[in-house]
Amino acid sequence: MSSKSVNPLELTPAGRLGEASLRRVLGYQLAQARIVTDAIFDAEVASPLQLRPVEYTVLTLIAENPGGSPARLARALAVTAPNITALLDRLEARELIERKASDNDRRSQVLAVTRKGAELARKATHRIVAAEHSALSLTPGEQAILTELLHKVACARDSSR
Amino acid sequence: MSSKSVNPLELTPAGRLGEASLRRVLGYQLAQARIVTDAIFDAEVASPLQLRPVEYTVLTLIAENPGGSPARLARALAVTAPNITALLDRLEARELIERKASDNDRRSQVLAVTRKGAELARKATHRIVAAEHSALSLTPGEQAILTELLHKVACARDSSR
DNA sequence: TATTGTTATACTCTATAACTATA
DNA sequence: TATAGTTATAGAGTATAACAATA
Repeated sequence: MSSKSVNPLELTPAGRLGEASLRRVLGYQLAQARIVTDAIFDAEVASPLQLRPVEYTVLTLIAENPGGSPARLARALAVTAPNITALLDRLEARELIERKASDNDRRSQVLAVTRKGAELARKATHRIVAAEHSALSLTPGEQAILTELLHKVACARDSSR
Repeated sequence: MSSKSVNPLELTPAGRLGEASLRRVLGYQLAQARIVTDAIFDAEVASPLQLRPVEYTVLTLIAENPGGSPARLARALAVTAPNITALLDRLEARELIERKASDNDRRSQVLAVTRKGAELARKATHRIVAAEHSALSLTPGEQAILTELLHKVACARDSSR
């Protein structure tokens, strides 16, 4: 209907709206990309495995870092401590993780996944990776570059502290 | 303290946790990157200009697409219609946008920014782009590649509908 | 029947404040 | 004093359901 000719590279993926200035805003680009990955996560993990995004991330980080503490998780994810507590409560109630008292520091907790938790994390990762691969149609090279650039962005957090 | 040698490329930017399997999950990489862009947005726009992320995006999309409707905004942002209504209420109350009845379709509304709204959107974009540029230290080439790859990811939304 | 926009409502996510125990 | 973890609470973000007006 619109008679105005617009560069098709500057339209929103849905709704066909011009977004020229927003294309220069990385935060916006990330939000648009996450619409897609959120949908994938929801279809592949959230509903079938009953794991929410943060729960999946926390479970996987614990699986890869046995002996870690809630405080370190909070820093890694930029989430406040009270949220971590509630999150761990849920995972522990489902017997996906275990909290032990630390030997060195009696304030601190030592986290580990149960066998059930490790299995669930592995299954979830497998499903997400497979689904992202088939839905996104990025070449392995593009995937690698994207991961590297996003990590570089994420690391800007260090210098601003 | 840790005696185990870990590939430093596979650690979370903060908290120093191993994240090898999560590195393969694009949704996680996006979330980590957004911690940084969210902080930039908060410092540069949210507090000083009193504009929340979605408000900024909506305002800018309206500025670039005069004559658009709330329904198209909802599709572009994957946000439900009731949220768009509340969002537009706030922006209209601050006299940043105007809602007019459509001539063709009397159910529909025609959106446009006010002069004040256009100015605010321009100022916000300028501040974000400048801050992202200085904080992220990506080369122009990296910026371009990142934008292109994220857009490609965002466009996967089309094919899954 | 389907779509546009609205109201009312509820749920999730995440934050702050205040507290206890330990370092 | 500072840190680890908890509890209670509040706010922002976004969803569904039900509705009115129009196509």
